[in-house]
Amino acid sequence: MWADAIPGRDEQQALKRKAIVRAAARLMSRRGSHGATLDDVADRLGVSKAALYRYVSNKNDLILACHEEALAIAERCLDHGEEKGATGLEKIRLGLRSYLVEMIRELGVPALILEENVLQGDAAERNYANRDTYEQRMRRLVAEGQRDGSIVQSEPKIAVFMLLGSIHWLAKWYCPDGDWQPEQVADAIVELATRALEPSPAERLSAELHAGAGTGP
Amino acid sequence: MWADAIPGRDEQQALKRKAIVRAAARLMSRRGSHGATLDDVADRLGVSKAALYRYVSNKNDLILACHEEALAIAERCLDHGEEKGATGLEKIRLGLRSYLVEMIRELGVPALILEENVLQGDAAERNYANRDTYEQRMRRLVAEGQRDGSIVQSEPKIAVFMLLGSIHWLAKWYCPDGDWQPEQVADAIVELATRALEPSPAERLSAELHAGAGTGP
DNA sequence: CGTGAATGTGACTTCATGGTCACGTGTGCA
DNA sequence: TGCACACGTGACCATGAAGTCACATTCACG
Repeated sequence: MWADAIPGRDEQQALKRKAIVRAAARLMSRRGSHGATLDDVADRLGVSKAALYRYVSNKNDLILACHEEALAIAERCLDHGEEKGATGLEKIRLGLRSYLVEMIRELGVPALILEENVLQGDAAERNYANRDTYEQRMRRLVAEGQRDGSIVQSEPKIAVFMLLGSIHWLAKWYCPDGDWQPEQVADAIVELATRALEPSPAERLSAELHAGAGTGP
Repeated sequence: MWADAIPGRDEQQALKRKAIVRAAARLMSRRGSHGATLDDVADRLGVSKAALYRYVSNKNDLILACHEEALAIAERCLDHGEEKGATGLEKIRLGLRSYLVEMIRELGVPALILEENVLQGDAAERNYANRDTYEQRMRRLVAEGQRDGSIVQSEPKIAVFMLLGSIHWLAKWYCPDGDWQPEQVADAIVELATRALEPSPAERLSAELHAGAGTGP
């Protein structure tokens, strides 16, 4: 019937939960996890707080869902970067750029990431695990870039922290209602931050020599 | 009691208030402004919560004081940078490096900065004003570096946001009990982040030409 | 000593907010 | 038609934390 154009009951549930998570993420981005109350989230969706509990077991669960949504976006964008980019540096650039744009579009601004310490119990550990796998993936990309000569030699951990810091700090200053467009600002930030990873000509030369000069012209 | 912060008699009040601010800053750095309760702060100092109210009018006031302390450190470190550094880039490097070191030493880790949105009323505006003057000072240094050729041409606002993001993100991952020493990690982060501002040899050359080549050998 | 100001305390109030529950309503299905 | 179930609601409870207050204690000083 209806050629499956009408979402089923359980699909509706999933959609509603997603709407809750999105609304919550937006609010928390602005006011922080503590500052955004469940009443706020409910109001934003035009329902009562009690209704939320049909789709979310508690606030911790909701916050965790927000973080997982954000990290899912990040991973998806890294997929894109790894697919399209040639060098380690390019993959990182593409991945971070689309991450920022998507983040601004979908969740307002990625301020959730700024305060993950509010999670308690299992949720906290699960979230740390998620974040760690993402960071490790980033580090592997840095190492790849160091091998292919697109990234300067340095401690990958530090490099990744530096990049993520530059990116997420956006939450502190970017105003979605301002003049700057998401793509524009994402470009500018990512371009500048990843400049830090670019090897100088001299460094690139020595890297090529060290690699056997097999890739030179 | 009072964690051994009681020399003079008349200055006692000021010192005690300072001790409160420091303790609060440390706790808030770890657990966030909301997560750190006044009871926690009092416990840490070995007094009761009620005693705090002799030196602090309310929690907002306390949070504001923490931010002002942090910004005061930042300004002081920029003074140092401006005094010792020759170029715009050097001033920024020195300023940020000592800021990070001092911050880790004094206030644990500068996580307060991550959540200034919790301030309410006058305190919020005053804090934003403080922060703005600091950021403007940083921007002026970037512009100076662009004039003297030590910093690549780019939007100073973006550059400053990128730097501050890299720096403050430290709060997310640096563990004071870990292996890395404050100076070591401050050096690494600042060195890498400011690399992004360095002009490439070609850019430097064109900058010198544009400036009339008056400073070349 | 004696006195008043300063300081610290425990016990209290107040309030915001997370979380629960019994109930009314609409909807799909036999 | 009527049943069962999902859904949403307003009213409610529990709790943690901010903030207050009367009182005890200590200290400077005449």
